[in-house]
Amino acid sequence: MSIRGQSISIGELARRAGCKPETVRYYERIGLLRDASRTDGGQRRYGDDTVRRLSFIRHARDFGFSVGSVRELLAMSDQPDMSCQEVDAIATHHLKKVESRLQRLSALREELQRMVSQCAGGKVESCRIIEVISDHQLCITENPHEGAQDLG
Amino acid sequence: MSIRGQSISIGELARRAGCKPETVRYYERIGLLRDASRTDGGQRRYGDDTVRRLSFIRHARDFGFSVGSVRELLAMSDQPDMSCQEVDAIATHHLKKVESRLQRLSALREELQRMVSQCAGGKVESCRIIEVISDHQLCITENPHEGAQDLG
DNA sequence: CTTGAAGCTGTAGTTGCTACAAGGTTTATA
DNA sequence: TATAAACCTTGTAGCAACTACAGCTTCAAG
Repeated sequence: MSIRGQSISIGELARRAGCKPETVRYYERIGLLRDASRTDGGQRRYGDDTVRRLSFIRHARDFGFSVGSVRELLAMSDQPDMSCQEVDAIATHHLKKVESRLQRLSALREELQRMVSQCAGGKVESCRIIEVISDHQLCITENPHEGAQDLG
Repeated sequence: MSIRGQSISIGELARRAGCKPETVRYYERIGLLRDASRTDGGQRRYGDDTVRRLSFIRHARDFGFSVGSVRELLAMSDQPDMSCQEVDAIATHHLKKVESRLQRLSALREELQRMVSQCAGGKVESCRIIEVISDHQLCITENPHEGAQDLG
């Protein structure tokens, strides 16, 4: 019962866009993807337009845009006549965030490098790593407790 | 009813370690902090040892160590006679992760910078930002879809 | 027509907190 | 000593952005 151009299953769609079927259903649930058309048996079927849309979403997410931002970007790209000022604003804002995170992360790297290089491999008692974590005085970094930013 | 050395309230403890009372209770619940002693009325009271322990936890979290890693580090620092090989392994592993994230993030920055600088401020139709997100061919970055890493 | 892969819904888990609500305790002041 | 403000208590629900079931149904190939 495949209507022309609506013949892609959820698994195939996911594969083409580089994600999982669960993610597709999730995006549908939160409204990033419109409700799919269904087979008589109730399975979702998609066309190439959705492949493109989902790829856009995944790509934007890979760039680190939040789902909220992706939603805005999608809404804008749905209106080609609009000025792209807002698009620029979102991207610039995101760039700023990336830059500040980058700074913080490289300070962190230095600190960790220093810790690891100073660990003499002796007893925990005298371990520089534990010491540095214990005592902020021993840090290079200036900004304490500005909040962890899920670095994994 | 303050036993000497157990006179710090949860709010005061949180303040000294740079977090919130909710976080302290959360750490107790997940076992990073031992159950506190209580006043007759049932309120938690702490000593300086807990201030130090909590500061260690917060500091390690600021460094980006996961709660799981913090747990291991704490267990090790509780046994000063142990060799610090494992401490070193955890820190080194973490350093690796930070470094790879750093790489990815700076590629991302370049891409965003390029996007933003190429946006002519016209219509969405011809917006470079949307185009670059839409079409991976236009990317500098080599690694597509390697998974978003919550960059905010 | 059978079989096995893939799809369906709904719910719960993940990480590391944060934010209530509805009450109880402590402490400072009058 | 009374009272009020500030703090504390538990329990539960929420955040982001998925991920992972369980228990069932449908699809497609042979």
